Amino acid sequence: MNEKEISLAVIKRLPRYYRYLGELMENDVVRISSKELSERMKVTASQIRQDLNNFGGFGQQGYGYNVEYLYTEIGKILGLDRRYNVVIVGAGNLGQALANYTDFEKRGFMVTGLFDVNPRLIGMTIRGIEVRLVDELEEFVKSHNVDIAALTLPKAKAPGVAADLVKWGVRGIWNFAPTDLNLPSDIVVENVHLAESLMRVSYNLKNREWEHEI
Amino acid sequence: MNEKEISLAVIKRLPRYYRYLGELMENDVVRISSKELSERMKVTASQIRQDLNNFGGFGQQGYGYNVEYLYTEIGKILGLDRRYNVVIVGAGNLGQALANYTDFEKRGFMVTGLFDVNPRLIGMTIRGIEVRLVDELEEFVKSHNVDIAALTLPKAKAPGVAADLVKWGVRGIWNFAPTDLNLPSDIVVENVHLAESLMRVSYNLKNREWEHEI
DNA sequence: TAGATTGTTAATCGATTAACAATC
DNA sequence: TAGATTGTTAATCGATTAACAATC
Repeated sequence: MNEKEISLAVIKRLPRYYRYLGELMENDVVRISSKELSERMKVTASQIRQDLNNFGGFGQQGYGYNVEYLYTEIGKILGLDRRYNVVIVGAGNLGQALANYTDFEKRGFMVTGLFDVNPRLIGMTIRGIEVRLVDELEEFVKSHNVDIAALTLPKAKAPGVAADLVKWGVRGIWNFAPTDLNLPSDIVVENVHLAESLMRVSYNLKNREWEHEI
Repeated sequence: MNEKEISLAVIKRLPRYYRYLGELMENDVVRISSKELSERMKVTASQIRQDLNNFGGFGQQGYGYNVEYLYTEIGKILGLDRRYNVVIVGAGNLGQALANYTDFEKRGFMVTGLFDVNPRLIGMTIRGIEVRLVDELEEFVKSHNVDIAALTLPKAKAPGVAADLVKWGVRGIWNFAPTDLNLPSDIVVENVHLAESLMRVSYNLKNREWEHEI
């Protein structure tokens, strides 16, 4: 079951393929060639074919790719053919925003718990999900088969909570706190560092002008 | 002024260096060698030295790097030595979350305007910033020297609003809508595609187990 | 001065692109 | 069948790592 290792670069591109194929489906496009997809996505056709062939031959010579089939297959590769129970730890603005984002449920990510340290928020509900005190997190995680925890809490608390969650059985951490979590290598950590993203904007604003001159 | 082109990989690492140096400063660490920093950050010392030397020689043989000096210099490289006016278009949960995030102001990103199409939100204030109707966006952008616009609105509206903003003079777009914006190459677009980030979690949850066996 | 560590060149590794034979 | 386009190998390009002379 462990063929060649798939590179991170490839994995990062898969969700974007998936998105484009979904849009093609919405527009009732039945087939597409790597060349046409490459033009829409502004990547090379070669890269698309190489990327897909890491996982199998999904196309047909002389025809191209069936959009719906490829969409489904990439969905399976991404693990979107099942459901995930997600808890959100930190029910501030960002935690609430994530809880309200219905697009995640469409992809199988079900928010089942919302936790906060602030007693004032307790009892409040977001899309039917009650905010619970973080004291109840252990009990909840152990009894609800939680796959993924989104950490939308202050930086100082993130590493401790993450370690606890892992101890209680959570294997995926979606970390929004501006810090690195040092967890065992079998735990999946995906960081969303918004401040760093914003710094890339300022860097590029400073350096974009002269790119004209090249 | 246009020396060698800096690779995207390097640029993406700069904010992380900046964060680690900031933490070292908080802990009153005065100097650090590339070797020690590499151990903390889990990258190679060679990469740190290569990355930094794209911008100049910030260290000293036999000594290492002065933490505060390097922090300041990387800050300058990232364009953090000035202020940026930011507007947020879309005052839903995510837009509100960004408006509330005080860390951005510490780095010089000042949220000066918050806009929405929903008349119910108008008049509401977040950290002193009043939510305005999106109809006022053109007038506001043209008169307030807006550097960056965060787009936290539905996918369908994002490309149109982005094109308008660019027309009105905004040069940096921080896009949270799950779509690609095709804008002129002198415009800085930084995408934060949360759904894609979450899909990488599910991909890795599916594929992480057997990495033990390697 | 001797020791430490940078700045930088050279070697290696990996990812992207190009090319084309296979085949639908 | 002829044309189109994949799957895949080979060539190129770029990024990372290793090595070491320069030098503080």
